[in-house]
Amino acid sequence: MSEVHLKDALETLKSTGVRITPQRHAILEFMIHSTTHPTADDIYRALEKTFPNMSVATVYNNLRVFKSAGLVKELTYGDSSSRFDFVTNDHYHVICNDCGKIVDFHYPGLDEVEHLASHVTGFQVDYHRLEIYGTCQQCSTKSAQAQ
Amino acid sequence: MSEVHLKDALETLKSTGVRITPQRHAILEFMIHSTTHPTADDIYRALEKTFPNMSVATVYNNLRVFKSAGLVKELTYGDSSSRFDFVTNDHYHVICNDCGKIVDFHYPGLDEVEHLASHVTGFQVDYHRLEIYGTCQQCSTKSAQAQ
DNA sequence: TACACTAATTATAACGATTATAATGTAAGA
DNA sequence: TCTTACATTATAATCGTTATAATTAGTGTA
Repeated sequence: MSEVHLKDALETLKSTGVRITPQRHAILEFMIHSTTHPTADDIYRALEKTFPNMSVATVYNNLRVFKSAGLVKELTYGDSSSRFDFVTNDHYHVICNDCGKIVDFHYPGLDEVEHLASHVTGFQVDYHRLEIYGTCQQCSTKSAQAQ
Repeated sequence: MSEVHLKDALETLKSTGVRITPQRHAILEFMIHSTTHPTADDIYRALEKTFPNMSVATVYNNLRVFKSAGLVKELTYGDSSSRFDFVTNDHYHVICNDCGKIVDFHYPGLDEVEHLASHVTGFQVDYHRLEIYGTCQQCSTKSAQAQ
């Protein structure tokens, strides 16, 4: 399955005239296999064994390339750095306020909200973004034990 | 109405043992009357006529104080700096991808989503966040004229 | 395969938002 | 009024991200 994603992603890039470099290949591969939602620095550090000379700028540059190709989404939460998410099918995120863990959560699209928003505000609505915040099981039990 | 908000806010602060300084008063007042969703720098620049010696740090410090008192919400979108929103009643935001304008949008709370998320992920869910993105009327007509 | 052209990478500096620090000022109760 | 703790100020530091310029390396073509 993730092999398919990688192939598809490479196809998409090729078709938009973007060169497939080893770094790009590795970044994509890492993001697809990653179950977390890594920051640019996470990616950089994960790949510095394989690419000792790779620059952070390369990571940022390519994340931007992937974003504009629609392969990757940028997630900006309260914390200092952005997180990046390989786009598979649409899903939302549930985020732990204690440890920052992000869990994917599937839910039928909220088309109704978009329609109403468009109607009320006069905007031409393109998409929406929804996140759910709380405490994950580990952190819940941990804080319960601490008492 | 906004007078009531200000009074309530000051009450809330007092009750948590936070001193009411002229700077805090002014920041709160500005945020309540502001229809936009200002950045820390917006606030700083708006008040530098009245408080020529005020430091940016004061703005940030107090926004943090207000946040922890539940008076203010921090909004982090893709762009570089956070925006701050005086909390009145719950609403969502519709954001223009062209000019960055933010319009408030009321919609009955999506309790169902929270419940489902809690059930599926095992999280103890506290709240959620929803934003709708698109193009506002002005920007739509502007780009239509440009063609 | 070799060449040439252009894009990608690297190293580094710059930038900008936010936070930390230390010194000074000030509100409020004894 | 005096004292104490909290706020503010000015400034430096931090950190994520972006810009720049030089070097390197894909890719289409001969």
